[in-house]
Amino acid sequence: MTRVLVIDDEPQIVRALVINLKARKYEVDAAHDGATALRLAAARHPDVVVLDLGLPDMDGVEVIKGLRGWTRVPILVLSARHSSDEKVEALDAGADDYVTKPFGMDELLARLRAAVRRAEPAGGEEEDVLVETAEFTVDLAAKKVNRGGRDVRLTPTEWHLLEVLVRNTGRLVGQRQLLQEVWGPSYGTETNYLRVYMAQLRRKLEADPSHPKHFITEPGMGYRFER
Amino acid sequence: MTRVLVIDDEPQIVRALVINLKARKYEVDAAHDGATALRLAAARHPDVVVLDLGLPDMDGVEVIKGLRGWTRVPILVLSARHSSDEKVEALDAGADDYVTKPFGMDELLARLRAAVRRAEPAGGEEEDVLVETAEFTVDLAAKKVNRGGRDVRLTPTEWHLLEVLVRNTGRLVGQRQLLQEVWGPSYGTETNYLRVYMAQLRRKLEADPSHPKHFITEPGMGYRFER
DNA sequence: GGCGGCCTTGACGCAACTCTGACGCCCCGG
DNA sequence: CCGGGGCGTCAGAGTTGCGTCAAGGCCGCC
Repeated sequence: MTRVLVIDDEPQIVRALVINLKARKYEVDAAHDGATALRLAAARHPDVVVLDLGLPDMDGVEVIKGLRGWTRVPILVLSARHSSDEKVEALDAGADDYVTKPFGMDELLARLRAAVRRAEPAGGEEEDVLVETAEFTVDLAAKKVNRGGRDVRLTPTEWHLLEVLVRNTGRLVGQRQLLQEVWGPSYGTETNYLRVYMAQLRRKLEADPSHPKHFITEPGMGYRFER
Repeated sequence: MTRVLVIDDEPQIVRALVINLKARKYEVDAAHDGATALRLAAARHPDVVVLDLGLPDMDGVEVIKGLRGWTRVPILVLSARHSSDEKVEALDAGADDYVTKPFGMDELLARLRAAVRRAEPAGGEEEDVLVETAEFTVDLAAKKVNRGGRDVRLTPTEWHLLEVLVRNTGRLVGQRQLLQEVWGPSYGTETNYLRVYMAQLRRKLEADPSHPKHFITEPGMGYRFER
């Protein structure tokens, strides 16, 4: 869940924000002065900060600098001042966005979403998914298989087949399903393909290919990958 | 140098932006319609995009989506519309910021700086900038390749290809992904480009180009850079 | 206007991969 | 005991993909 830190000294604004944010499943912390804000930020590590520049105890820009000293968390500034200088100062101090009051709640929430979105990790879906067995290691992200310290070369079909099986570790995958996922939807009965390529995989990955421990045949049904 | 792509069909606005940006040492490309914009973005790979929503040939939101299909480049939207719905739509389509016309040039530039700043690599200190192998060294920040004490000259395309591979060191990069990142989103099947340019890279960087140790071909799938 | 560098494109030989058929084995049921 | 279906193995044929070279076109620079 996304955590938001709201910093404002006007209770009605804080209330409006908190209600709207919670309704949209954000987790919300609130602070009414700069000192509390900096403490809360350090303690709670919010995913995004909404900061009103007009605080009782310190200048809003100082809060920005205080945060930027140690974090790149997105900061969305609220302010009653329309002056261009104020905006420039806040943005150059490290703010990510600047909204002038009165603001539309829809717009603020959209800007918040934008700020959170771009702070997300760069890789859309790449994470090093490692699957290990006693004999070998499969890296689904890098498309690599390592065995005894050496990379094993797999052909596209071999890799594809391995991937489907590994993604279903421990589960039985039917022959029809395997054929359709690897060779395409118009296949389904060519079980000889499976026999040939399973043999290749076993030869390349199993310690004893004729007595497989990981690539198990379920006669008449399909195959199963076990770690 | 930071490269900016300005997309607007009003000549006077484009002129004002171009003059101000160039005065501040930005490199500027300009497009006056959406189709040109998408083509230019693919060809020039700007560091930030300034986009006016009111274009003659297509909806601005479509331009945003077109860009977001393959790049996370910051997009700063300009618009004459103050409506909240428009802002929300643009931001949720993937825009990073939204400025209504008339706008203050100072503010726009500050927002531009903010957008560029947060797009910079996360690591405060330089880390992955230098990638070394036994034969050569790639400096991603300086865009330089050194081999045996001498700088190697690479053409723009060669460098781009190298950069994508090095940024994914150890990982397999699919041919479609390579083509789209280097040649633009409308490419995907021209694998002969890859063959030609991989050959160039190997000739310039590998000790034995016909038996590459670093630029590995994975037949039918893609290429992989190994240190 | 000529020149050089760079990008595109096509052709060709070769290696790798996929497909296919044949054969033998094992398990199970008749 | 015999027969059949499903599976594993092997090797050859056909196709695809890769590396290489060279020619042509485009653009910027001198």
